[in-house]
Amino acid sequence: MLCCIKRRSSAYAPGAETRKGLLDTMNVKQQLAELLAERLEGVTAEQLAETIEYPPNPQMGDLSLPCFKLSKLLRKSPQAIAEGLAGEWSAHPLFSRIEAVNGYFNVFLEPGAFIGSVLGEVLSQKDSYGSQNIGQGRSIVIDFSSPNIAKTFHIGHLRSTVIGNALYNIFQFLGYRCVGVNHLGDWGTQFGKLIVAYKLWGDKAAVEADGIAELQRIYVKFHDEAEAKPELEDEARSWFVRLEQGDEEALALWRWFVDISLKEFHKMYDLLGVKFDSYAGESFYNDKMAAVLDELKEKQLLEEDDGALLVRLDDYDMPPALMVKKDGGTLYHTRDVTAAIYRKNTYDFEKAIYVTDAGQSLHFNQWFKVIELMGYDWAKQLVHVPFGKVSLEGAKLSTRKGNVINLEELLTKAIEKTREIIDEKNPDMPNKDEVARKVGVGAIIFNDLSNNRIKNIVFSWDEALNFDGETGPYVQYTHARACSVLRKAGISTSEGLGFGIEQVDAGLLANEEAFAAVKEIYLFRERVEQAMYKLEPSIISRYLVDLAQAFNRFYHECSILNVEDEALRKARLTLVKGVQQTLKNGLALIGLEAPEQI
RNA sequence: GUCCCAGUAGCUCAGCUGGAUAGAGCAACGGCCUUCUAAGCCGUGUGUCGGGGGUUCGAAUCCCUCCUGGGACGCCA
Repeated sequence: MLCCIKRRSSAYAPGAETRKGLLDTMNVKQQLAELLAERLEGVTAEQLAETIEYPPNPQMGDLSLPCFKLSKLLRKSPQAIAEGLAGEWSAHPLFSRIEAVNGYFNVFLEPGAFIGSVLGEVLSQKDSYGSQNIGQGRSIVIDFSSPNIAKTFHIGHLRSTVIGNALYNIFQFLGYRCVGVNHLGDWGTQFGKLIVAYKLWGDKAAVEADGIAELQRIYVKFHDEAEAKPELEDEARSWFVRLEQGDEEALALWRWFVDISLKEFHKMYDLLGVKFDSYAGESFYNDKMAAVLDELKEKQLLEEDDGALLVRLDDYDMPPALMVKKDGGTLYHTRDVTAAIYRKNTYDFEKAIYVTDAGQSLHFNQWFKVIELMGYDWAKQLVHVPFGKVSLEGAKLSTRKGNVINLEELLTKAIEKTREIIDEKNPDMPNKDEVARKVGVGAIIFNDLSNNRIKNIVFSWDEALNFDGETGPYVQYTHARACSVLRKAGISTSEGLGFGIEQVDAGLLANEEAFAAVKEIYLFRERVEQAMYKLEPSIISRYLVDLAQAFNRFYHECSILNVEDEALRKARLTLVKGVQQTLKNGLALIGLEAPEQI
């Protein structure tokens, strides 16, 4: 039998624990690689595992080794290598048939063994199916969402929030200890403006009643008025100075603005199902920056230029990183460097991830370099995860111009629309409001996570509220559909099937549609790992669509409840359970709930 | 001007570290509910993979160059 496989050091290594009893099909690639490595001199199983791929067409097999690269190494033609492997092949319980075609060595899985093992795995691991312990408790700090106080939480912030949240879930699922940090924009000159605006045009009752919307209104008014009266800007600056110096009146207003804003943000986070481990925002670092500036001076990295202090980065083809303004004020760079050092000391992270829009790439590269120049070897553990901009019919979103799509409004509309669809299609369903919330919010989250994060998005109401095709509701619908079948078979989704995998004749699922669905279930673990490795939640979203499609094809092609043959019925129900569990696990990773009825 | 990112079907996008005939969804049209949820399934059609060069047995994928679009570029974050 196969012996233990040495784990590669790369984070991309597939999990390789061998389970007792059942074949470890959760690593068919690795198994095949092992097998072939014994027959190919000078080639390691690791190398082969990297080369083995899934053929584009099931007629070509389930796994394939292209022999072209080996050709040079072994000094034989690719086809000769493939044929050589085929000639030496001996019967194996997991791989039933092999073929040498045009330089490819193709392998067909033994359906019964493969299916039984995959479904056995899902059934036994349940909510942790697909998880691994790659992280082994090491820490990952994820800085995401980070909205600005007193500004509308709009669809621009949504991206950072849902991407960050998904990454948090994914890393946690893979055995990391995650620290989610909401680096609130709770400090800066805009508070000077806000204080001035409030004192001129503000009204306590109006702010209490309308919250951020009212703060937003007077903030926009400030900018309008300041165009004609530039002295307002001076006044704002002086109020910010008072705030920094701890002036009681300024501080009280600031705290109030923060409280009002947080109350609204929490409403959004509750709706989205997002949680943070820390809300240490910009203001948290106010008293920690001086020490860092001293350190920079000590390390002779600071240079004075026109009264300002900066770190030259000419040697790295970047503009200098400004650390102190000529008026003595600190900057974004100063706070980020300070925060990174604080987080390293506090959380001892293996990786610190910053989820922000791609426009900030230079900024991050600059201060990552500053950390490196300070002599911290962990500079390479800092990672910027950029995402594309959200625009609105060509126009950029701008808080100052009031040209934004309020997230609350968007979610409300999505929930309302979902509610209408439910009333039409499933009027007798219990908990209609709760389900409408899960599906409506899910549609919005999924929509934001369905493309590669780097893509710019032009926001469209029609698209955001479309529930057909590759959407969150489609995946949730498929999950509910699977639940419905299980329910009618008398199987509780929480308690499991009521029979074990050893009672299932997995070979009965060898037909095209069923086998394709099993193969999708099998791919889940790889996809989760890929999503982590590439810091790309959309890999999960797209995977879920693939899995849902495979299941729906199976569902249409194969009766489940209405089959006479008890063994076939059991086998199919097992597959339904496997799909339902995998959909649920995947949805959870990207922050969607999986209602059992919709 | 310099640097970064993107360019794949009418539209929105997948395409893994280079592998077999480039795939989905939307939109359009045509089928499928007396049987497990039709937010579903099946079928029909379209591609100079932005252009050109190069590396390679093999390029949508890697390199160079040009074009187009977006973004960034010292006292905002």
